[in-house]
Amino acid sequence: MTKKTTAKQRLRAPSKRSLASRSRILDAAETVFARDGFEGAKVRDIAALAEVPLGLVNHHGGSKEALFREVVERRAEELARLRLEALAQAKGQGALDLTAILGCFFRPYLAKAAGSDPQWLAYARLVAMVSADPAWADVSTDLFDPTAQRFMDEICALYPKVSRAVVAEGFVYSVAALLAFLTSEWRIAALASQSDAQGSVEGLVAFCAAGCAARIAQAET
Amino acid sequence: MTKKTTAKQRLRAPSKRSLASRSRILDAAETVFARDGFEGAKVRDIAALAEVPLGLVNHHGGSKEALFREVVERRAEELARLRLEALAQAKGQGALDLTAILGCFFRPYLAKAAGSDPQWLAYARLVAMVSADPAWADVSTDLFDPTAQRFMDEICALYPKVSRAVVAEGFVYSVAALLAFLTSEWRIAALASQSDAQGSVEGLVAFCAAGCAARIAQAET
DNA sequence: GTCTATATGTAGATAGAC
DNA sequence: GTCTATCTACATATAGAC
Repeated sequence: MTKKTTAKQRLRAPSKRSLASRSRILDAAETVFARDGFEGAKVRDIAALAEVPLGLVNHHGGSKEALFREVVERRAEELARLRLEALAQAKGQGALDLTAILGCFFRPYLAKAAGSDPQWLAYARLVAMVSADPAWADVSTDLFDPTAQRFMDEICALYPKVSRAVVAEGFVYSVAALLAFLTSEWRIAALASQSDAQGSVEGLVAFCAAGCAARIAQAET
Repeated sequence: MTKKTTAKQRLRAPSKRSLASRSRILDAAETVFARDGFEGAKVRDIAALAEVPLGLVNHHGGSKEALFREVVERRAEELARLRLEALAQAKGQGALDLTAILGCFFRPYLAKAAGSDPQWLAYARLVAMVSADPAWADVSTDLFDPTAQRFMDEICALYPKVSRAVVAEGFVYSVAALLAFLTSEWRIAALASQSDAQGSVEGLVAFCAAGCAARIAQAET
């Protein structure tokens, strides 16, 4: 041995081909997990979609659960950063009201989902799964709660007299509406009896801001 | 043969023991499906919880999918009836506003979930699963949409100038909040940093009514 | 109706050649 | 890193005795 290495240190950088495989596996996993759920997804389907042999999925992603966590983590950091940047920028331009705060939370996600990368829409379903299932509570705690707490701080500062529980209630309802917006277009269209029905960002923000305001006003009396 | 029978007619009434087994199987299926999801649930776990042999589950419930549908259907009819009754009764007492309409939709469910039968809480998770997953769209269409349409009719009558799509949007967000209320108490508590945090029915209704009103007002301008 | 034993398929994971 | 072949486990569903 010419060189000492610690256990976890990589001996050399991954090759270009390796990185491409890895990226394709993560993209495929995201799509399949979003479509079929964690239990319903099959590692074989992920391998087929990524066009890599079955063995490579485990080689790169580890166990199915580790792969799922990796997929969720991948975009969570970028999302949190975009949200906090939007908040910081809005604060620099003057005092914030409820609509502005929720807008900073919603818009970065919606911009990504509506933008060029269609994988962000699949990701919305993953977030909905994680948020709804107590089995993934640790993922929520690690990846999503810190940002949520930061936004709730802003709302609490606006309404110093209401308890944090009331703000949390409104915030959870708002996130539920956001996820419904992203994942339930088919349902809105079915109920509206027309195929072109689609919610608007402004409509979503209006709904949530007014809802939160009403819930807070109720608590203040 | 002393008597002609059609193919689907039962030759004799099920025994008491059979009915008890069947009921225990449906209850157990409801609990396990709610806890683990459709794919994650194992027929073996359902049999174990119901304390019946594995074979009986298929005997009574048919395939796993048929069992799931049966479990969802079981309470859907009662729920729809309670909701429509509440609406009819409220209409008898004078003109309805948005808060009253949503109240008639929410309260029957919440009363059941908060009442004596703890299975209704598990059922809420099933409804959330069905509502969120396009794979179960036919179940939504058959069991839930007719009632939803009826309530949307009332809202549309209140605001004749707004499109049905806008009402559908607000309604879907409201149902998302209702399901969050029923299934995400753990999440609200986590964000509020206190264990006793729990939403109130009045808070939920206030949130949704104000949200819908704001969304509709936005569309009217 | 009830229960045991089993048929059949398929899942996740890995060993080992290249 | 890549890929094939396979191991092991466990899933659903059913056949058939009682």
